Amino acid sequence: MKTYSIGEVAKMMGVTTHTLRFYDKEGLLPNVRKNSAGLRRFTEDDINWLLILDCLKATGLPLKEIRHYIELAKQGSKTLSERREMFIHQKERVKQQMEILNKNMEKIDFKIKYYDEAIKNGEENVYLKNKHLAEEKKRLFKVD
Amino acid sequence: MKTYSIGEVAKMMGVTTHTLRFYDKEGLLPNVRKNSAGLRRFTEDDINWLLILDCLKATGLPLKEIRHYIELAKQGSKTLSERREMFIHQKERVKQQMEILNKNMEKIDFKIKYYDEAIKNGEENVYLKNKHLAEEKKRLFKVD
DNA sequence: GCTTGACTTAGAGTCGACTTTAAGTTCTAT
DNA sequence: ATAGAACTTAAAGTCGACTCTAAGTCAAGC
Repeated sequence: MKTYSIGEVAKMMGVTTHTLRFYDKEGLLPNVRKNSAGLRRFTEDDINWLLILDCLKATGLPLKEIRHYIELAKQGSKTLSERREMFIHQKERVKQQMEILNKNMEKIDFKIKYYDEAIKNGEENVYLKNKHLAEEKKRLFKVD
Repeated sequence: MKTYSIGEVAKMMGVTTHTLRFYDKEGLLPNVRKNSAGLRRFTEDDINWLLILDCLKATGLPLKEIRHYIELAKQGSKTLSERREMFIHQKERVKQQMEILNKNMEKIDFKIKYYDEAIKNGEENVYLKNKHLAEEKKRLFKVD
């Protein structure tokens, strides 16, 4: 079976070899084997796992919860539903992140419109001249 | 004009008073005035700014770049287009974040389907039985 | 008048996720 | 055979964004 060196994998994943060794030390690379010379050899499965790890990290799961997930996986099929729950929960987190991102996008779009108007008028006092913007400001910038 | 104490604003914004003072110390609250007793009094405009600050933070702009934006704003209308550019750039960042989030959502959805199938079969060896999943795995988990 | 919460400066501590250093070993190409 | 890259380990250092402590003063509401 084809395997990859730590350097090759680092390049593939866009991280440094240091980071991969750090993950290994932290128990985040559960299956990576070492060859007779003590060098890590990564399989396709290891790389697949790194892609999941990346997904979990990118969606805000802390490394120690990722480690917990690994522990579950090691315990075999009796933890299948617990692992499923973890991904369901993560999906909810991602939905929330999307909502927040959409709201922030609206605010940023508003600010761009604001600056378009301000540049057109050569000054910042925009709300008196543009009632539409003033209304939008009210809608977007309020505290719950 | 109605003003708010640091404690009221902290509650509104869902942060601690420590954080607000930290922001002030770091030059991130440019207009907050203090009353005769030296207590901070936040205006509606200050709260509006905190909402923008929050938006910029949440979309990944570091505090020192936020400080830079404040510097620009202080320099008046000659920096209007530079400030507009900053928001245009931030909009691009947010678009990227959305793309990444969508891709990660697909991976998470895949994992949920994977676990649904594994639970149904009582074991993890799912790809032999479900060609559709095997195909989707190939599509979702590949390194560029 | 007492409790609660505000203020001040200055500095130390925390947390997560790396990142770098040091000192040594092994692989690959010429 | 030797240079230089890539590998090994353990441990210390960095960074951003808070978070808290200390030690003391001041003010508002009941």
